[in-house]
Amino acid sequence: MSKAEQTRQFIIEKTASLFNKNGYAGTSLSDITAATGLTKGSIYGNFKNKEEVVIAVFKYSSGELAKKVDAAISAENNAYKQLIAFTDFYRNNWSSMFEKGGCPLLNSATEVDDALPYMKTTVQHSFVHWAKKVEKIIKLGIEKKEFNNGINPNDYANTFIMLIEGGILLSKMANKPDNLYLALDRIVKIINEEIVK
Amino acid sequence: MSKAEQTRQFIIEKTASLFNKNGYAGTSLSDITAATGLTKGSIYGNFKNKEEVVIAVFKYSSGELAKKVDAAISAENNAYKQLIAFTDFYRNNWSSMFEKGGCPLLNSATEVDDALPYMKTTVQHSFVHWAKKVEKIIKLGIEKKEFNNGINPNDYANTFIMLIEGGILLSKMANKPDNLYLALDRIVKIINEEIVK
DNA sequence: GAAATAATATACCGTTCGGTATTTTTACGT
DNA sequence: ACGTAAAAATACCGAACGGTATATTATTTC
Repeated sequence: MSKAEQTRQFIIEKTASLFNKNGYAGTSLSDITAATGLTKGSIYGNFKNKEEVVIAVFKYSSGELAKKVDAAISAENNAYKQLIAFTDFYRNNWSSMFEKGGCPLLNSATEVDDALPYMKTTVQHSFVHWAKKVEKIIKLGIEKKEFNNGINPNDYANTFIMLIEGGILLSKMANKPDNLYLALDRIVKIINEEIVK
Repeated sequence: MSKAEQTRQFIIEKTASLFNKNGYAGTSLSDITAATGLTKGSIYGNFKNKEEVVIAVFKYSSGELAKKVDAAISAENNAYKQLIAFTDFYRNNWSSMFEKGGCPLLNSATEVDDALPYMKTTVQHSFVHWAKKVEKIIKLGIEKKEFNNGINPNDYANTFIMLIEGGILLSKMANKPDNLYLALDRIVKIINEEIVK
C-alpha cells in the first residue's frame, strides 16, 4: 500500500464516525482536518472534493458493518442458526455501534434521499444488498428443508431490516437498547413461528 | 392573530418541508428567505436565531402529523377499529408525507441525536408521546375486554412504531410503498393474532 | 545517495454562512 | 386620516465554507 493509499484510508477511518454522528452537511472540511491532523492540501491531494470523501466513507462504514455481520453469520452451519446469529450480532454490538453514531445505513438514508442525489443510489444498493443477504439464508433454509417453502424470503428479509432499523432508531433516541432488544425478540419469534418448519 | 404571528406561522409552514428534505444543517438562511420570499431582517425579527426556527418547525411538523393521526383514530369508536385506523392512516397518507420529505420524527431523530443536543429532548418527547397514544388505545381495549389482558401495551406500541419507521425508511429509499405496506400488514397481523381476544 | 516523483503544507481565493444595526415601510389604534 | 409603533427591507459584519495554486517536504526508484 503506497503512502497515498495509506493516507486515504487514514482519512476515511478518522472521518467515518464524524460523518455518522454529525451528518454530511454537518461535517466541514475543517472538522476533517481537525480529526485527522492533516491539512486541506493533503485531503484534496487524496480526494478530488468533499463528495468523494462522503462516498468513500459511506462505502467504508457500510462495508465494515457488512463484514462483521458476514463473519457472525458464516460462523454458523445451518440457516436457522445463521438467522439467530444475525439477530445476536445486533444484541452484542449495539453499544459500539451507538458510540460511532449509530447505523450508517439509517443515518445516510435519511440525510441522502432528498438532499444528496449523488449518494442515493449508493445507499439504495446497500439496502438491497443487505436484504439479499438475509433472503439468501432463508432460501438456503427452504432448500435444505429446514424452513417452510410457502413463504416469501424477500418479505421476511425486509421485515427483519425494518424492525432492526426501527429498533436502532428508538433505542438511540432513548439511550438504551430496550426497544432494539424488543425488535430482535420479535424477529426471533417470527423465525420460530413462521419460517422454521 | 397579529401580523407578526401570521408571518411567524408563514415562515414555519414554508420552511417545514425544506428542513424535512434537506436537514437542519443542510438548510441555510438563504434557503429560508428564498422559500418565503422574505428577507433575513424579517426572519430575525420573528425568530432570535436559526435554532429557534428549527425548534418551531419541528414542533409544527410533528404536531400536524399528530393531529392527523388523532383525527383518523378518533373517528372510530372501539380500540380494535382505532388500531386499524392508525395503520390505515399511513396506508392512505404515505404519498403526501413522502412529498414533504418523509416522517419528520425519523428525519429529525437521525440528524439530532449526536449533532443538535438542544433538539434531542424535544424529539425524544415526540416519540414518547406517540408511543403513549398507541399504548392508551391498547389499554382501553384491555379495559373494555376487547383485548387480552396479559399483554404489555408499551411493548406493542413500540413494536408498531419501529415497524412504521422502518417501513417508511425502506419505502422512501426504494421510491415505492411496498415495504411500508408490508410493515403495516405485519402490525395488523400482530393485532389480530396477539392483541385481540 | 542523488534525482525524480509523489505527497503534504502553506497561503490564499471567492462565496456563503449565521447574525445585526439601521432605515424604510406597513399596520393599527384613535 | 394621522401619528405611532411594529414589522420588514437594506446593507453590512466577521467567520467559516469548499476549493486551489504554489511551495515545501517525504518517499520512492535507479
